[in-house]
Amino acid sequence: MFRTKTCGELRIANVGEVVKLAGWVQRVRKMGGMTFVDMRDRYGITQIVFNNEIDAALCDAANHLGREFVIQVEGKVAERQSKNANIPTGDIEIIAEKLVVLNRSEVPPFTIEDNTDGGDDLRMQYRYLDLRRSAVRRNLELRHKMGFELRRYLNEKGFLEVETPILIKSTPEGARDFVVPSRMNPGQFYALPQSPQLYKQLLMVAGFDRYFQIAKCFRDEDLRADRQPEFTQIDCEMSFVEQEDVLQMFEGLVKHIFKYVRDVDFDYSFPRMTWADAMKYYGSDKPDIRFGMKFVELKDLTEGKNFVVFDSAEYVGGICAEGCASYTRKQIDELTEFVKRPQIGAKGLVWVKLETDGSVKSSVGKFYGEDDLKAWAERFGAKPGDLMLILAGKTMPTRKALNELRLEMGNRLGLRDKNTFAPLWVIDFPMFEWDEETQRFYAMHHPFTKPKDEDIPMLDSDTGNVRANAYDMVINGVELGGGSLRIYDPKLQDKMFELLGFTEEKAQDQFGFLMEAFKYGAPPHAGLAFGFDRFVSMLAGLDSIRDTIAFPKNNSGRDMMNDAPGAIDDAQLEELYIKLDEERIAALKQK
RNA sequence: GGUGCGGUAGUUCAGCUGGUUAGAAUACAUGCCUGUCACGCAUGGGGUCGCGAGUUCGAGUCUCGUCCGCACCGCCA
Repeated sequence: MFRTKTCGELRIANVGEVVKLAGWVQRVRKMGGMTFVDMRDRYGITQIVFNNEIDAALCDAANHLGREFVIQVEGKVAERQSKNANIPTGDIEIIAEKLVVLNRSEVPPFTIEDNTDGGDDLRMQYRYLDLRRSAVRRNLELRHKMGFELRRYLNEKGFLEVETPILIKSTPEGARDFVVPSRMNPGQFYALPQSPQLYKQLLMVAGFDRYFQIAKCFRDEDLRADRQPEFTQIDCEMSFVEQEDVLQMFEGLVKHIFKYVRDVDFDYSFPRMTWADAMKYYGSDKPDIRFGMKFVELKDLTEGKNFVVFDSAEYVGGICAEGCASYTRKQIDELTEFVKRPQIGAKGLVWVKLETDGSVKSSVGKFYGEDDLKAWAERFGAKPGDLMLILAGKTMPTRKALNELRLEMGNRLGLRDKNTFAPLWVIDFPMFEWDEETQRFYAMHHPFTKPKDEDIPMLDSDTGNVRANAYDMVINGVELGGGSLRIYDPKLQDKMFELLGFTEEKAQDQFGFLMEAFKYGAPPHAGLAFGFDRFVSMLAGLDSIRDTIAFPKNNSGRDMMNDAPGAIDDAQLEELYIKLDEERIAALKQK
């Protein structure tokens, strides 16, 4: 037997036991006559003592241990003379009687400690060492626990876990597909699923009623801190349900996970906000409602004073930052620079201070008198000492910029606490989104989403304003998941394809099997999917999803450990009937 | 495709207005030390300043190009 105990479980009650431990050398402290070795495994750290007076040869062997050596120690558990309150095993130590070096280690390129000295690239390059650190390991433990709890919840609710294929048919709608050549079908390709969408709908046709899957999904798009090319969704679908049933079921799931994983109890129903209101009051379809600072619109109060910027703007609106009237010129300049960054794109920033003595000051005081400014302040609900920040321009871009400004102010004022959770449902999304570039409508959610019944008559006449039975679960400004009621009427589905610019042949070619299935008694159904990686990172308090994934990809989609992707040899290419366009590849490299 | 920040010892970083032999901390090695737990003390080794051009008497420092990493915009139904 390699070990009788782990490095995390021995306590004062074990004193006197003879135990055998196996693990890694975290650190060796040589005191001359005696040597302490911190020994680590997945479960914790235990101190081993070697004493020159007891066994000089053994102590000498311990003095030659290096960091990350794999060792096995046998000895007696003893109470420490000086205890360490910082670790759970800090009351005891092992008086070594036997030491076996199971494997040596080179000096690792960074320290395997909570506060590592390693930078991100190094940690990714040696991810297997990084994973030894408790900080990273804890994230994966949390991920495991969440996976376990969500299976428990869904199982109790009668959901059946079904695996769907990874090699599927490419559909050019939506994100770019990852593609896999088929050797047995020369010139043809599989795609990796962006989501199991069509399969889960077919499972509903098959009568599977309540389905879920923790599904790997793939999208060949550029990465972000919260976006990986392969990621995991908690994919769910139900039959014979209305929107309310779905929201209740998955609100329950979110509550269950928060309760059993983070011990957070939500004793209220999650608020619901229409997409239109989310845009109007927060300038975002995923508002962070941990704090207020809702948008206030001022257009009607600003007209006719010859301030061209406001008069020519489609939208004038702002936020009220509590207690910020004391902001200096420099701080306001910073905010102005912030909103003028190309990523945000505002032209400028107007401010109004309601001073603590009740007077008003403003960057547009030349155009607006005290009465005007006070009327604005009243609409903002401003109190003395508050600062109002106002942007103007075209409605949607200005709202978007104001959203960024609101989040920035939230950060500055410390209103976005990672241990506070503010969930809500955003509902009634628009069905379609107009794309200027291709001059056509795209489905905002996806083409299988059922429009609101009352909006169906508008499908042709007022396409852009048709609302969908689509909903998103948003927590702290993060879109954790989303879904919709699905179309189960083949005629309505045909109509949808038509509006989305599909020819009948194209629709038939891509989704024919689904349309065919719908002819054989498709039940009303609906579903939703959560981004599992994001969910984990939120509960772990991380900004990036990378540390919730054991082996993530870097910014350019590479695995920094094994340097994938890589070239394949000519024989492999030949077998797949694939020829590389060397000229274009060379041109790209030269450029 | 675009914007910004970064690349100097194993690692994390400093290095000003171009100017002597490129530094600190930590890690590593050796020695001393019997209650440490970020042990302490002493000594030592360790550098393609990402790469390539250019400007200059002289480049870690300035310019251009390039590669790599990170964050963001576009993109992500």
